[in-house]
Amino acid sequence: MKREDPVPQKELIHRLVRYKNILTKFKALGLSRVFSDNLGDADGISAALVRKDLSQARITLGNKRGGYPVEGLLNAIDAILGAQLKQRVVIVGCGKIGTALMNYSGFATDQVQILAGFDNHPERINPGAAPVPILPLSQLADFVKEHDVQVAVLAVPEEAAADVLDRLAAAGIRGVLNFTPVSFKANPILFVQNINIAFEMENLFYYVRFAQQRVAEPKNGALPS
Amino acid sequence: MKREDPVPQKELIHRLVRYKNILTKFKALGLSRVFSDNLGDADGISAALVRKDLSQARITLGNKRGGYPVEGLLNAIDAILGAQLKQRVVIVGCGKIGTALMNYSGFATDQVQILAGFDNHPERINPGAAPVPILPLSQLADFVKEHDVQVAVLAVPEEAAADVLDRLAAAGIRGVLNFTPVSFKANPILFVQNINIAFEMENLFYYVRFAQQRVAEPKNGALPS
DNA sequence: TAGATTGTTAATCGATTAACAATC
DNA sequence: TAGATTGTTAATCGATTAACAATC
Repeated sequence: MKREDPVPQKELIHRLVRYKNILTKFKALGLSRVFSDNLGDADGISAALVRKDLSQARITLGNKRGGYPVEGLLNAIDAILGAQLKQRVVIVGCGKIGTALMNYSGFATDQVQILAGFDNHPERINPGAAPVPILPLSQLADFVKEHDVQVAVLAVPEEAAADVLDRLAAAGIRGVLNFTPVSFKANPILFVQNINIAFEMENLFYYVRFAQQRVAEPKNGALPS
Repeated sequence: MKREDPVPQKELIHRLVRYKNILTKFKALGLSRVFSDNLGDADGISAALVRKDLSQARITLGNKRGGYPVEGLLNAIDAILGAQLKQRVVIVGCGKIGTALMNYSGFATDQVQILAGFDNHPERINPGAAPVPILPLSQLADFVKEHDVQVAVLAVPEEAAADVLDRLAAAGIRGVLNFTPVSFKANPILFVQNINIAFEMENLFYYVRFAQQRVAEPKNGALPS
């Protein structure tokens, strides 16, 4: 009955990734040492939590007077997260969202490499397309195995989502960025990160509405009756 | 020092929205009554939490034997969240992501209405474009006021993000769906929902990598040393 | 009635924060 | 040295779950 928590310390890993990003910026700025205070401020959390996280991650590079070495911290975090090689990704479903992601410059292109798109619509298939060929879904499993792809973007229509997710898992994919409206649970074999844009939009409307109600009737504490 | 929690009971509101979506499906299936058990199963949480949430929201429609009326629950949740009229949205930044969202069919078009896009690139401006005109950023404030727009999608390049967010707030926007790589904090005046696709992708890589480490070295408990 | 389910109170759990001894 | 900052332990906080009396 207890809610599944597929990967332990999820928030800790998230924060380590953020620390890494912050430290990279500090390093680019020429800083060589930081205090837990600086990291906490940069991330909007308390210095105590930063120290606690580092301690839990078995990173004890701090000097009781001089803080932490930026470079050393980066290396230590990399060692835990796993230094990242170029990441190979396939995009499954080449409609509006899939195509936009295919051309999205926000993926630092030196880190993320989109190898191919897959789709079932014959008119979308284009194996010669550059830089990203679009192949029929039937070739997915072979392609994934041949190129040792571990991560996929799922951007198919709602009704196909569950089927295609099964195929991804069967093909050996380990992580999925899921843009379909269907939420899937992660499990130890296949990690799923759900990004439900329509749902976020819906939530946003409710927040705006809700905030206005609260302003209109500012008895604090519980929900408006 | 404490992390800002701009809107109280954030998770509760999220779950109420999910309950609403689940109940809508139940209703479409012809169900007239549900138990907390059914709702919990459908959402992957415990029945106790469902009852607690309803109780906290001051919704006490349950019958000790026959569960809750689907219709009544939907109405009660709508009353709290605020029944939704057609929502007017503008999209600021009409690059890859912005354009994709402009044409995204995932927004139930009868609920969400994208009124206009805004951009600074002269070659993108097209006030006659259908169904969504693309206007210069200089017209944003007037447009927002004239059409009483409360929600905006932010999809400008990273370096423009902070400036444009300020302009949105100044124009009277109350909620922002932020697709830029810069995370902004929500505040009581402007609620921000950050959707950082590149960051989610990065996290995904780390999870996959991390999960593999755990399989390779399955001493449970702490992080690999 | 007997059985099942709610609404609520108390217990548990986990995550964050505060505090502080150790020490650079 | 005196002052400042870490690493860690204890306290706090909030959210979830368990339990159960009320009762349909």
